[in-house]
Amino acid sequence: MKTRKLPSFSERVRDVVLKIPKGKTMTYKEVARRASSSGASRAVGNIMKKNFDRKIPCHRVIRSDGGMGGYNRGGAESKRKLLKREGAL
DNA sequence: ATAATGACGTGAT
DNA sequence: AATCACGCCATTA
Repeated sequence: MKTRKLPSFSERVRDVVLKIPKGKTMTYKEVARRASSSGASRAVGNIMKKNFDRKIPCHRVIRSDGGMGGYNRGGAESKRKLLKREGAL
């Protein structure tokens, strides 16, 4: 049989974020939940921090309190603008 | 295996 | 409303 490697947390997170539709946003908490690791909101942030893949709309992921969190690609400011531009705000 | 890290969350000041 | 301290979790050194 083929020993298949299970998707790691980061893989699942990337996948989830990748599916966030334009004009919408998801909290770190929600993403963690959808990534089958409820409560790992913090870890999610850590992954995003290291993720430099432009294919992944990591700017659609925001904090539960409405904050922007961070953005390794222009800072929270740019992130907010981006969301606004997409009509998510 | 253990400790440190950090784009978080919540409840208490 | 703004800050703080503590808890949580996967990753990385």
